Amino acid sequence: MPRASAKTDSPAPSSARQRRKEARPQELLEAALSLFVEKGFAATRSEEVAAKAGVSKGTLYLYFPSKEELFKAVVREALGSKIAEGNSELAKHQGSMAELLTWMLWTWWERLGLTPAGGIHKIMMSEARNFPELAAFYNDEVIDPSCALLAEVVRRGVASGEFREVDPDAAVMVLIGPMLHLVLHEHSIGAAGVTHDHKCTPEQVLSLQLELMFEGLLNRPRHPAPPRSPA
Amino acid sequence: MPRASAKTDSPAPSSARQRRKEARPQELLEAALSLFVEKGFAATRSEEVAAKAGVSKGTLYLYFPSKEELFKAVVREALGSKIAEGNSELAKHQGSMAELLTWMLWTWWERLGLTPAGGIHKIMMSEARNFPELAAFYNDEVIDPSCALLAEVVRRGVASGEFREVDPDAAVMVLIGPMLHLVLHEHSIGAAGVTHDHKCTPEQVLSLQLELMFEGLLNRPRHPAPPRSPA
DNA sequence: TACATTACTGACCGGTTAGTCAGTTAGCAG
DNA sequence: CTGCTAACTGACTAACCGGTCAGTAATGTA
Repeated sequence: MPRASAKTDSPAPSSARQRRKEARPQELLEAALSLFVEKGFAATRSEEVAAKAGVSKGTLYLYFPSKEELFKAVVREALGSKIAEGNSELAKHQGSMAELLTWMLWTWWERLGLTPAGGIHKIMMSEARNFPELAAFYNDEVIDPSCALLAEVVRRGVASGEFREVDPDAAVMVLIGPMLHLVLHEHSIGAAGVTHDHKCTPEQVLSLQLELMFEGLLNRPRHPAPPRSPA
Repeated sequence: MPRASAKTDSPAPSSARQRRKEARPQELLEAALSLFVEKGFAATRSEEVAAKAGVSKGTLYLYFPSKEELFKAVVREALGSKIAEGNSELAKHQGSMAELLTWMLWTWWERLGLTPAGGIHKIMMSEARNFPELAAFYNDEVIDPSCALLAEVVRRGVASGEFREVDPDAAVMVLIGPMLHLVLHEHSIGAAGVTHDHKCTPEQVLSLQLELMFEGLLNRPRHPAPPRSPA
């Protein structure tokens, strides 16, 4: 494939047309994210995505080889950097693991839970069984790294004696469960026309979740034994 | 199951053929439930449902006017009786609220969590936005009563001094969050072909959840007083 | 002007599926 | 057996949608 006229190989977008070409993927990804979150993956027509981005269907397929690849790109775009962000936070953090956990969960809620990005998790829950490849992708790229990150925080807390001896992987599930449940609810039943009397705000729940969790997680010597599992 | 002779106000179906006609709706609903749970509503072909029930597609449309009506019938059928079951437990329970909560959550997990009935929650999460009417129904008939029941348990625990002063509604969300998250995960990504190294079993998570929750929930005096939990 | 390249278009193709309906079969009465 | 009816069938229709590609328009070059 011949490069234009070897004059300027620097990728300076000079014309409006070329600037559009650079901006297209972003525009398409934004359109796709909002439509996927609103309608789900299977129910969103590729032509809708294109129309919302102001182009025709053919153009969409110039930038993304298939609808599935478009979805993967949306996920990478929306979540990819966030996990790396958390990992670097772990590296440079100096204080207690409880502080770090609190920061991570609150940040996750503010930057992902409340945004359309949070809807991606609901999409995956809904469509995983019909698109196993996407499920595997999401599992590898998002779930496993996220859980590994949080488990590492718990592990360090246990190692330093800050936390009691708990299984880090199980603790992670307990930590993220309420938040993910809240997000899923907001994006499904909460997003339907259901007039659910919000007896408590998500922030209240998250706050109580952290409070109760640390009460149970922190290593307080000579505390009374917890009630055992079922009879 | 064969309720042929039970009918008194209408002529009892005498032939095998007529008995089949009476059993057909049930058979179709059962087939539809398992397929909807497995694949979701939109992705389940009506011919599949018919085939699983041992009839042809045309027969399905003799009993249900549309796929959507079939879906509604499935949900109503599966939800029907399960609601009131838990309420009676609260009335007749004598022990501590911690015991009752533990029993309720474990029982919910064993009897609903991994059965097809638990999959209905996943269906509702997936399809709520496409069926606002069903979402409202599910919210009113299932979610609100369940939350109210658990909140009442927490409220009594707080009132008796067994639990610390927490907002009951927020506490309910913290309690059920991890379990619902587990159920949804098992029915979606966990059920896809994803080779997720199960670092911990759902039972481990639930056990830890209860343990940590009570550590944070129980009203422990400053002085090392003996807990009322069974040694 | 003429020509080349790049960005884009939208009609079209192939495959899928909800819903229909003319026709077939099972059971039964006379 | 003959005919009648209820239960059932599956080929068919109409609509939908992911993906393609021959063609068009905009821009640059000379």
